Amino acid sequence: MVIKNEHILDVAAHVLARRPDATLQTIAESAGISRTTIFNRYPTRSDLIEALAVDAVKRIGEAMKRVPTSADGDAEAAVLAVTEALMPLGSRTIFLRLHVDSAAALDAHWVEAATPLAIYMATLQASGRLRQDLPPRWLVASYIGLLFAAWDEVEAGEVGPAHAARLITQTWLAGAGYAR
Amino acid sequence: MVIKNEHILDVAAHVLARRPDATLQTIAESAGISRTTIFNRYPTRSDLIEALAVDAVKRIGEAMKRVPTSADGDAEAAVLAVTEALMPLGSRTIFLRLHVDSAAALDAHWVEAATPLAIYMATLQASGRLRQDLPPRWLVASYIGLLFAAWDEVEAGEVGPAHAARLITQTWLAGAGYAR
DNA sequence: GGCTATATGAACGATTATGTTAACTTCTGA
DNA sequence: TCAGAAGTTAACATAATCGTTCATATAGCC
Repeated sequence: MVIKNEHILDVAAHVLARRPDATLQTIAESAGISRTTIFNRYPTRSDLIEALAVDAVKRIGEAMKRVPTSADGDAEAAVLAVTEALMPLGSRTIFLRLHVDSAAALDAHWVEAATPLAIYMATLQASGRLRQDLPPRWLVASYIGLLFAAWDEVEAGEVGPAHAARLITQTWLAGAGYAR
Repeated sequence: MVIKNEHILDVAAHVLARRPDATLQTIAESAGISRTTIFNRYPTRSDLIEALAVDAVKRIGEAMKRVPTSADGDAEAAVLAVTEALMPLGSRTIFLRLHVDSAAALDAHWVEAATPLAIYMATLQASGRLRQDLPPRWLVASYIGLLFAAWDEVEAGEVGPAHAARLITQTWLAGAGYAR
């Protein structure tokens, strides 16, 4: 039986998302494989985590590339497009939140993952489609905060991905306050 | 030299917030005390984490109690009041995010901590001061998401607590979209 | 069928953190 | 000053995980 690295990464991301200190034994069992098989692919635990991070960053980059960066058009369509592109990446990205800072090397990956988003936000704000009085850094941070919140809700089975994307978009753009 | 439990908890929360798997040795060193002193107060590592969680929940409960729960008044004042009350608790609460689910027992504390907030939100929504079309669960989740994002920014020294509270309030209530 | 790559299982050493214990020192307060 | 409480150092036992090795089994492929 040939086991795909893809499968290992998938299970590992899922397990580590809820339990950052999960044993390789636990991960192997969850994947239905043996511990030594993991070591064959990823010589050390760090290598596995590193591979996960690199993969997550790659996926985010690809997803962002698929989003049309139109210079005009309304903000809602733009943000919804980004969100719908990022929404499916939750299960592969959530683990990063728990591992950032536990290894200095992951910090760099985290920043790298957030960069395309920061650029996109800057574009939106520069073209007047976002409030001018919020610091760019907060635009990114608040969006990511909502993104993680939504990913958590999806993981918990509380909402579907499509609905979650709309929730993020509405909340982030128009807020939770009563329509004015 | 008499060492206060308060001091231990303070340092532990701070260290564990950035490094959930930090050694008791590391925590002790950060607190400028010896490892055995920690064991004298908290027989096991779990006991320390548990004490931190209980303490955090207590503080959140107390903070929420201090917020006037007026049945009327505008939403912005209400949300700002809650946020200003919760803002200082970041350094004592951030660690929870990283430990939730790593021990099932902490899950309960987490839910307990979020309960007063959920009640408050429900009140605001019921009195028509929040959008009616967002699920109550998402109101809480999105707010907490922004809260953590702001706590992170404050910890990183990017903004002061007062400014962070305003950022959360504005973003959560009115969104980042251009004023309509 | 037989060859080859791949997965498994079991065993092992090394490392690391936890938790315990005891002897020693320092601070405090009567 | 003296007694006891509190903290420190050091050493030790225990347990868990990591990472390695190797013999065995098995799945895929010609």
